[in-house]
This record gives sequence, structure tokens and C-alpha cells, in this order.
Amino acid sequence: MATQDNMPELEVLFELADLFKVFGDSTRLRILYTLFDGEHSVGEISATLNMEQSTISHQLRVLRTNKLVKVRREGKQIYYSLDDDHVKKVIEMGLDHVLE
Amino acid sequence: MATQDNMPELEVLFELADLFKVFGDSTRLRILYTLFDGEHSVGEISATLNMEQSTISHQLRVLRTNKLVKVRREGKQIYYSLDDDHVKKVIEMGLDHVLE
DNA sequence: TGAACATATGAATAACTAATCATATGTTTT
DNA sequence: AAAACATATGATTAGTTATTCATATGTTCA
Repeated sequence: MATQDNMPELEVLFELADLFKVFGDSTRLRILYTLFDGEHSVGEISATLNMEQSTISHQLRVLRTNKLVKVRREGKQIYYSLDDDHVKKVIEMGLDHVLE
Repeated sequence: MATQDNMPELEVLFELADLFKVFGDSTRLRILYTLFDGEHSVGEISATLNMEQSTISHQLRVLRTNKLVKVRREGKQIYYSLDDDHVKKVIEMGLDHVLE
């Protein structure tokens, strides 16, 4: 029996699982998709997805905590955008699997 | 406000979220990593990860249901292996994000 | 300064999930 | 056929999580 010896540290695996957990929610995926074409305010996202502002805000915090989106304040509004190109890539790779 | 218009169907998004949910568990990630170097029986995986056979079996079923692993019976043992190259790619892409 | 607006946050709840235990199913060996 | 072995499955439980409601924080404008 060949044992897998280049498995990442347990702690890294936990982080990795946490990252995938973030993608594992349709509301968050929809938010990320909304941000695919550039930054949007909380209100815009909330209107686009037709979901409660509070729900969006809570989920944006999850995305922010996990460094998938970044924030910019402009007056009363707060604009969110994708933090990283990995985000698109991970999602698209997953989509490949789903659509195959 | 520019609306995102190439967002996949809601149903596809649910499937996508479900797929990522599968990756969002460290036990399942460890199982997948174990299979990176080829097929292994349930007992081998269980021994390698030092986890209950039942736990592994339950999680393998999740992986199987989501078409991430495939099965082959050989006598008493059942051998599992990765079903798809996407699996490695998705995981590695996620790892990139975590390790950055 | 106070009202209106945009967003964030805390608490509560309902739904989901991973692990465990006990046991069932299926295969081989004697 | 019975025992031994490998894996799967059902029920239970503890822990987690997404949403909602209510409200707080922070910003602008009159």
C-alpha cells in the first residue's frame, strides 16, 4: 500500500476546507458572480439578487473574512469587488465539472 | 448599475454550491489527497488517515454520489480512485489561494 | 443638529451535517 | 454451511450555519 506523503499539513487542509465551504453556498456564489463584472454596492447586490440587505451583508462579511472580496467606501455606500483572480478560476473550474 | 447577465441558471448554481460543499470538509479532502497517488481500498484509507471505517465509508459515499471518485470491487475489498482530473485541479487551485 | 439613508451586527431559530455506534450486506475461506 | 473479513448503511447526536428580525453604526444633507 503506497501512502500519500505529499499531503499538506492538517492545518492547511482545514484552511482549504474552510475556503471551499465559502464557495459551498449558492447565495455566496451568486454574490461572487454579481461581482464578476466589477464592483457593486451592497444595495445593488441586494436588489440584483432580490434578497434581504441583511442577508447579503452577513454573507459579504464571510467573503471578506476569507479574502475573496475587498471593500471600498464611497460616501454612504460600500462597494465590494473580487479580491483575487483565483476566485473566478476556482468557480469556473468547478463549473466545468458540474456542466460536463 | 450594470447587472451581471451571464450568471448561470439558479439550478446550476445550486449544483455548483453542492460540489464545493463536498470539498468543504477536511476528512473528504484528506481522502481525496490519499487517492492522488492512485486507487486505495476503504481499509487502506481508513488506516492511512487513522479514522473509523464507518466514517470513511460514509464520506466515500458522498464523494461517489458527487462523481468525484469511482469504485471497483476486487474480492472482499472495494477500491476507490479519483473519477476525474478536475478534482485535482480544483483542489490545487484552492490550495494556491490558501498558500498565497 | 437632526432626519434620512446605507450598511453592519447581534440574537434567535430552523435546517443541515459529520462522526459514532450498532448492525446489515456481500465476499471468501475452511 | 459457518466463520471471518471488508464494506455499507441506518439512527442518533452534537455541532455548525443561513436567514430573519431588530437595532446599532456611520455618512450625508437640509
